[in-house]
Amino acid sequence: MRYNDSPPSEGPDSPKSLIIPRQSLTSAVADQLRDKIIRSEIPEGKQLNQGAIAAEFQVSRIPVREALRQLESEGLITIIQHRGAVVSSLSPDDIEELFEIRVLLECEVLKLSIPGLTQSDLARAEAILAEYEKELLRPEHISEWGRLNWEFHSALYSGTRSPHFMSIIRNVNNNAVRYTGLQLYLTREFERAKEEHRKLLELCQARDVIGACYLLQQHIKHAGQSLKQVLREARAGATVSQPVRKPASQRE
Amino acid sequence: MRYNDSPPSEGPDSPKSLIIPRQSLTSAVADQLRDKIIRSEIPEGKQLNQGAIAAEFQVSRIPVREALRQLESEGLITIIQHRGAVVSSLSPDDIEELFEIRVLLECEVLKLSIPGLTQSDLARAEAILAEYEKELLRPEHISEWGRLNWEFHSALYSGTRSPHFMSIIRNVNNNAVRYTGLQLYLTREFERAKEEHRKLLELCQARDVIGACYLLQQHIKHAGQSLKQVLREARAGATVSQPVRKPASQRE
DNA sequence: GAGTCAAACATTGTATGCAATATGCGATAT
DNA sequence: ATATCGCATATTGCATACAATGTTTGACTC
Repeated sequence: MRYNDSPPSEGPDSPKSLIIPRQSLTSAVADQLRDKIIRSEIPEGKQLNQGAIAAEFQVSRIPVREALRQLESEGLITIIQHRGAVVSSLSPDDIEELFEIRVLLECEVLKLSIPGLTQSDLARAEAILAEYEKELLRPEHISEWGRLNWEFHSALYSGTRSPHFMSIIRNVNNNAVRYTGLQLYLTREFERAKEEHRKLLELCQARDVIGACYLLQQHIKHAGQSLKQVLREARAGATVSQPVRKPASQRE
Repeated sequence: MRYNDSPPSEGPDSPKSLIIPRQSLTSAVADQLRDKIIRSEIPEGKQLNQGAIAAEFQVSRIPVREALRQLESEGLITIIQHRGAVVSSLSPDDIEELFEIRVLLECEVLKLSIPGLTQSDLARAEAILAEYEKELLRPEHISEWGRLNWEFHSALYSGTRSPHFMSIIRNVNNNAVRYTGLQLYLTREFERAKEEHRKLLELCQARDVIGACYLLQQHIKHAGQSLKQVLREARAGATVSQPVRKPASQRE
């Protein structure tokens, strides 16, 4: 099979140049995999087989390999010579560090952002928050919690034009979101999360930079500490994650 | 030719397992290219031809392409579909933003690091500083200035074990070092740079966290501001960079 | 001479094939 | 039974080949 042999169905006189896929297979594969990892559809520790991924997306292994390199740079997976790639799993210490970085970066960006937030930015944040609160009622949608949490936070940062800042923050969050949903799931602190987010939004609407930054700091710090604690317990209990060692025959 | 057909010459009874190259071609190529970009051996804006790079390193284009993806994730190059990769060039605004990020991250890490700095860490920092001061006398070694500056800074951060923090800081610096040498070169602020570094080292030796962090903040801020200014002038003057448009025949 | 078009050329994107390495498993020895 | 060796298998690493796209050049028109 040659690529591009089934372009998205296209009428005889539709403007061809606008429809042809503008994304390389590499980018498409990277985006798909990243999304799956972030949503925990592919769990931490999971081995990523190039051939299997290639087959799944109906491409050769070349774009898959390039995508894996990219994800490795982003910290989402680890590649070992001749052994393949594994979805990174973060230790409690890693979590703590990532959340400290979040505090530092996101408080600064929020400070820069608030004066520049438009009404439409705030409205969007509110809409996301509403959806977030709705989804919190559905434990089966846990994989959405992390994403919506990030969407809300990043909406509050849209008042600034700091592409490098945002790029770093996005990447740190990509490495952390898998765990934010987990934290809520394990601690059941739904009310606290909702309240903090609501209050944060209100402070932004009131353009209270000091107050908003302080709350954001507390909010992220608490999530980090709580998550660290919960993770330690969960892994010590060895309830779900970290089965000591599966016999080879049962490994995926 | 098959790869690995000329392993580094190896005596009959040398410990083989320690000598066999443990790095993939992709990583090797990425490291080489990154180094060349950081040292401005490959200048900003330069087009990177996959075939030429492959030929230079005597490998196929596959590992080159994977290396380029990685460098793109790191922000050092930009890849455009079907047009290839170009070494990123930073606008004055980009520079300003990167240096603000540096202030934020590096001051925090320095704070965490100082209590943990060992005598050997400090000695190493001092040695690097000595070399740095020596190299400053040789304008033909300008490409080393940025590297030594970073080596010095990072030596002061070795008291902390924050891998994620350091990884981000290293990456931000990788994107900025090309310009720090330039700043010195254009402003001739050699004495100021030397003095600030000396003083910074002394404050670290004295474990003066507050003082050191404050100086570091001023130090990075000044470099950023000065660089932004100098870059604006240089590019407005169009003396060296930004030739409006080379005729096709002269492009490399 | 300036502009347009198409064909030659250059470069990038992807698939396929083979080499290198790692893993699993059974046979043999202890 | 346990450990070790060696072969079969699976998987990764890389090179080569070809397809798709972008760029240049030069003939042709006006």
